[in-house]
Amino acid sequence: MTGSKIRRSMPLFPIGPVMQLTELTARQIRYYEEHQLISPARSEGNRRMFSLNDIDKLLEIKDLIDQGINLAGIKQLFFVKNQDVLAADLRPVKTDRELSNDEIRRHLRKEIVQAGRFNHPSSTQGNVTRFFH
DNA sequence: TTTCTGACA
DNA sequence: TGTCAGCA
Repeated sequence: MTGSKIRRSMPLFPIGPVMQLTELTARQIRYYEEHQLISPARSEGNRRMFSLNDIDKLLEIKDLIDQGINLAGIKQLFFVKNQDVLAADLRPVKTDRELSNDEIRRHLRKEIVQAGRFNHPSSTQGNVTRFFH
């Protein structure tokens, strides 16, 4: 139903509760917004209002960060995910299947490994590859 | 009191 | 990322 989607994207609470729910700092949340990983609505005096969708997305980001994946990698994941959604919507009825999905994954892993090479805290490498198992 | 942007370490 | 300033 579209109703549920509307509710999930309804701006509900300010950054305070979101910080507690996600265990992320305001700094991090704002930083992720700068990088367009989330796009919370604004209200009143320019205050961010987060939807359940935003919360889920932030929790996803948090998991990825905990797994040692950097922002560049998370961006890639989100982009491909959106591409899949778009492809699904544009897919007429039952034409060819995911002829590019597999290819996208290969590029993705390659790019993320490269991104990981930039910041080498010396122990994140293993986590990065582990993500694709 | 809470959040916002910008900036420095 | 943390943290401080100066607003709204």
